[in-house]
Amino acid sequence: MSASAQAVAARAGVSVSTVSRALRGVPGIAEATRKRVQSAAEELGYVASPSASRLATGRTRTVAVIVPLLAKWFFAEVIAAAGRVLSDAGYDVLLTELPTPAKRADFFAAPRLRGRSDGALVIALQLTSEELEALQGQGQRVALVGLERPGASSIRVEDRDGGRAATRHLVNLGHQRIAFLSIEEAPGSTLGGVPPAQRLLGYRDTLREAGIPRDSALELRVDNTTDAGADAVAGLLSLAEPPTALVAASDELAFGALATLRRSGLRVPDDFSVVGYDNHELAATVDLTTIDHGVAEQGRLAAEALVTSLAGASPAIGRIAPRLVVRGTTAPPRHLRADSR
Amino acid sequence: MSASAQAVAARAGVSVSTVSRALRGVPGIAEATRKRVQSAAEELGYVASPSASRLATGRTRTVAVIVPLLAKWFFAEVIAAAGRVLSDAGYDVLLTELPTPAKRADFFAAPRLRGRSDGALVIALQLTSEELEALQGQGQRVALVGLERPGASSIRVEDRDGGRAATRHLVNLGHQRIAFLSIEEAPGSTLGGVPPAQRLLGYRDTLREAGIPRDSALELRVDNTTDAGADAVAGLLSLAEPPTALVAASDELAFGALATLRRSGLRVPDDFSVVGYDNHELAATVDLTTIDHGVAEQGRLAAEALVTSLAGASPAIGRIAPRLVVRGTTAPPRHLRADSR
DNA sequence: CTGAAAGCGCTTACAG
DNA sequence: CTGAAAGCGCTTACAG
Repeated sequence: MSASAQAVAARAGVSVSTVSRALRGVPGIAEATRKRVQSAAEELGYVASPSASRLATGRTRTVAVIVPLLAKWFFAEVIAAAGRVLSDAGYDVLLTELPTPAKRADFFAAPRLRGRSDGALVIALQLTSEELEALQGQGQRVALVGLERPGASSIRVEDRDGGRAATRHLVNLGHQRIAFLSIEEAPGSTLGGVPPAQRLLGYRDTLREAGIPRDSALELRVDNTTDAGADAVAGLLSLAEPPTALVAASDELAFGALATLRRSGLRVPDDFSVVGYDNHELAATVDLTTIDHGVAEQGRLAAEALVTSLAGASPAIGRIAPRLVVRGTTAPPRHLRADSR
Repeated sequence: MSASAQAVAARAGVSVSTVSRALRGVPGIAEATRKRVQSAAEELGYVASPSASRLATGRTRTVAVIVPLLAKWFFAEVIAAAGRVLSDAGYDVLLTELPTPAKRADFFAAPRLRGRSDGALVIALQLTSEELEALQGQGQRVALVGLERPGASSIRVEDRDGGRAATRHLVNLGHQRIAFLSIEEAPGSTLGGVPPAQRLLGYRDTLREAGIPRDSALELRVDNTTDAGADAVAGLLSLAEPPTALVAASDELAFGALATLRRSGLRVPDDFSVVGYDNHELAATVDLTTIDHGVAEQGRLAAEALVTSLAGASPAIGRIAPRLVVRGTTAPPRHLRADSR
C-alpha cells in the first residue's frame, strides 16, 4: 500500500540502511547518495513508519498535553500556543483531558503514557508527588504550567504581583472599599485545578501598604464561573457598606460581575469599578480592565522548556510578569469624581 | 525498565503468545490461564508497547483531530466532546491544528497521518476533494463536521432552519427592518473555515415568507470576530433607515454588536433586538437570545460515527436540528410596545 | 487450549 | 561511505 524503505532502496540502488541514514540526515553519507535517496523517497511518497521507528529507537517524538478541561478559554489558548511550538519542533501532540476525578485516577493508575510519548506538558493540574513520579517513572520529561516541582520544568507566573497591580490600580483611583473574588473549586468536583491563591495575597499586600484595613466580608471565594461571579457581586451589593470596586481572580468572574451590575442598574465604571484577570479574548469586547498574564506565552514557554529538556537539557523555570491593561471598567469612585452627576 | 510480555510470560508460566492473547481478551483461552496472566501483568504493571502492537497489527488505535484553529470556543467545545467519545472507545487523540494556509498545504502534501492514526476527524475545514482523497489514501477513515462529502461520515446541522428560526422570532415580535451579519473570512487569511452560508439563506426565506422586502444594505458580510460585529453594527446604525433588530451568524459577532449598541446609548432589547448563533458559553451571561446548534453534540456525533466506521460500518450522516433559545436581548420594537417610555 | 516461529518496518552497532 | 544482520516487542497464522 505505502512505499517501504525497501522500495526506496531498490529505486536508489542502495541498501535500506543507507536509506534510513540518508533520510534522517545522519552524517557520514556521500552527498550524492543522499540526494539520490531523497529523490527516490520523494518520488515514491515515502515516509518512514512511525511505529517501526519508535520501536527501533525507543523514542516516540510525541508529547502528551494534559489538561483538566479543554473547553475553557485558558486551556485552549495554552494548548494552541504549546501545540505550535511542539509541532514546529517535530513532535506529535497527544491530547489528554482529565475532566473527572475518576478519569484522573485511572490515568495515573496505569502507565498510560509509556511508549506513547516522550514528555508530558501538564497544564494547571495540582499534581501530587505520586502523580509526578508516576509520569517520570514512565520515562516522561515533564513541564508544568501553573505549578512548580523539583525535577520538572515549569513556568512561574508572578501572580502575586498581578494581584498587587490590579488592586494598586483601584487604590490609585481612590477606592477604599475594594472586594476580591477569589477562585475556589467546588469541593466535590475537584479537578485539581491550580487555585491562584497568590492573586489574593497580592490584593492583601496592597491593602496593607495602602493602610486600608482588611474586611473579610469583601473577600469571597467562589467557583470559577460567570454565574458564581454574578452571585457573588449580588451579595456584595447587599452589604450594609458595599464596596465601590472589585478585583476578580479571572475574567470569567468579572464577566458575571458586570452582568449583575448592569442588571442592578449600576453603571460601570461610574458607580462601580471592576478589574479582571486573564485578558480573555472577550475582555476587550466588554472593555474590561484586566491583568494580562501572557496565557499564550505560558504555553509557548512551557513547550519550549519541554523541547529543550527532551534534547537533554535540565529542567528550567520560565518566568512571566503579569501586566495591567487599563480599559473602561475602572474609574475613580463616585464621591471623588468632579463630574459626578 | 518496563515489564515486557516476556516477563509476564515467565511469571505466569506461559508463552508470550498466550500473554498476548490473554490480555487482549481473544477467545480460545482457558479462563484459568487468562486469570493467571492478568494478575501477573497487573503485578508487574505491564502494558503492551504501543509501537510494537501497532507495527504488528497495522492499526494505531489513534484518531487525528484536525482543526483550523484551536483557541476558539467552537473548536475547543467540539474537540472536547469528540475527545471524550474517542478516549472512552480506547482511541488516542492526535491533535493537529492548521492555522495557516502554509501549514495546511504542508500537511496535505506529505502522508503525515500514515501510520499515525486510523481515522481523521476534520472540523470545519472546507476540504477539497484532493485533500479528502489524500487523507483516505493514507488509509484514514474520515468524519467531517461542517461539511458533507461522499465516502466520509458527517454531521449535518440544519443551519438553514436555524437562520429561519432566528429571523422568525424577530418577525413574530413585530420587527420589519431586520439586519443579518453573515460570516466571511478575510480573503488573504483564508483558513478554509466553513462559511455557514445556509444561515443567511434561512434569513432570506423567512423575510420572503413574511412579505418583507430584502434590503441589501441590511445584509453584511464580515469576519467572525467581535470587532467586526461591533463595526458592522456601527454602520447599520448610521443608515438613513436603521434596522430595529439583527441576527448575527455567530455569538461572537453578537457580542461585538451588543458592545456597540451599549456604547451608542441604545438599550437592548428596548431599542434594539439581537439574536446570536451558537449558544456560546458566555451567551447566557450576557442574556443573549441565540440559536443552539448543539456544538458539543456535533463533536460527539462525529466521533461516534468515526468510531463506528473504524469498526467496519459504512460512512453515516448524523443530523442536528438547531433550536431557538429565547433570552433577554429580544423584544418587540419600540413602536409596538405598550410600555414604551 | 497453547507454543514456536515468522513477520511487522525500521535503526544501529559491527565489518569492511 | 556502505551493507548484512540483529534487534526493538509485539501479533498471528500454523501445528499440535
